[in-house]
Amino acid sequence: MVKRLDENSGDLIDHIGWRLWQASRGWHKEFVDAMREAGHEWFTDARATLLAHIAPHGTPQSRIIERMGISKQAVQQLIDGLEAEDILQRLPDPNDRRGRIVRHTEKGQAALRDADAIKRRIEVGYRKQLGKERFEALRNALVALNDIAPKGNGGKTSG
Amino acid sequence: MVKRLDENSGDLIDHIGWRLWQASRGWHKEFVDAMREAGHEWFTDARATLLAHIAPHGTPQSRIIERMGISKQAVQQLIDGLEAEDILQRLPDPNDRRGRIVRHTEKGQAALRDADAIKRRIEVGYRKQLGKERFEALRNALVALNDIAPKGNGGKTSG
DNA sequence: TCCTATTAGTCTAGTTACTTGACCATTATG
DNA sequence: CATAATGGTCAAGTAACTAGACTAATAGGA
Repeated sequence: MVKRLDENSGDLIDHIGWRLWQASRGWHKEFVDAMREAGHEWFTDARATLLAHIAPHGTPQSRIIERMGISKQAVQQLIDGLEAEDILQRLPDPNDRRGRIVRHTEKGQAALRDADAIKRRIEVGYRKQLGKERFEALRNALVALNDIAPKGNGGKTSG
Repeated sequence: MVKRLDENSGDLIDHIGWRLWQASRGWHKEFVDAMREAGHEWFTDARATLLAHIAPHGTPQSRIIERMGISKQAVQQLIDGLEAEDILQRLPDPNDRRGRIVRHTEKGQAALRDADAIKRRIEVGYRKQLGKERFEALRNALVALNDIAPKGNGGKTSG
């Protein structure tokens, strides 16, 4: 099934990492493009990823960091940006005076609804392209990988 | 099979895009880390991707651009960097005076050998984690996606 | 042959998506 | 109450892109 390329390149590129990269980029491009067409000009790749980690009633910043597997500073900057765009707001955590609860604003919630619809639409497209079984196999394998994979660093700093 | 998260977040994040992103990041992190440990300090994510597109006897720059699905400027900059590190060299294309053939230097070829070994090692690990069938299903689905997916822009400029 | 469009590549400038290090405030532990 | 761990911020830097404007060579006609 490996596509032979026309020239002298052989199957150098046919490794799983390349395929994953392409697939990830493709998905995000489709998603972001659709969101922008729907009027959410502020929408970008990383913001999409972050937004998916915020629950309807808000989520502590620390949890978002934990789950995304990137540095806390990266997460902070993303939230800063989305706060400036009036998509997210940071509220004090009643249980921990250090903490902040991150929550959608109204504008953010509207975007969230569109995002959900678009995500579903893309998934339907994928399902159609791959067939139900292959799609489920894909998801299944990815879930298995994610569950085992070494967690991202987390930006451990000084101290 | 969807993992319920402990708190109030539900399964917001369990969409295919997120899974793809995680998997892609995980793979690349593993790859780059291994290469650096093997003494290739100059190794990075995007460079890894690019390097995989260069055939043993060289590949025209234009083909690399075509295949990677990112802008020609991005590819150029990556090659610039690798040229400065003495990993790649640009030779004139005998068939087209506009063109350039991109080829590994000796140092580049040594790196390539290590890279191939590491890629195989990672793949073996994945195969072990997922089981043979699930791994093949994953690859299969990704190939199907990549073959259909809309090609990346290509940095069409003025004109 | 010239005329035009296309292709290959470069230079410049900007953005996005991260990372690291240093630091402060709060909470948790012995 | 000292100390460590956790939650967050500020500042600076790097990696991986994108877009626009431009030049040189080629390709396809009229």
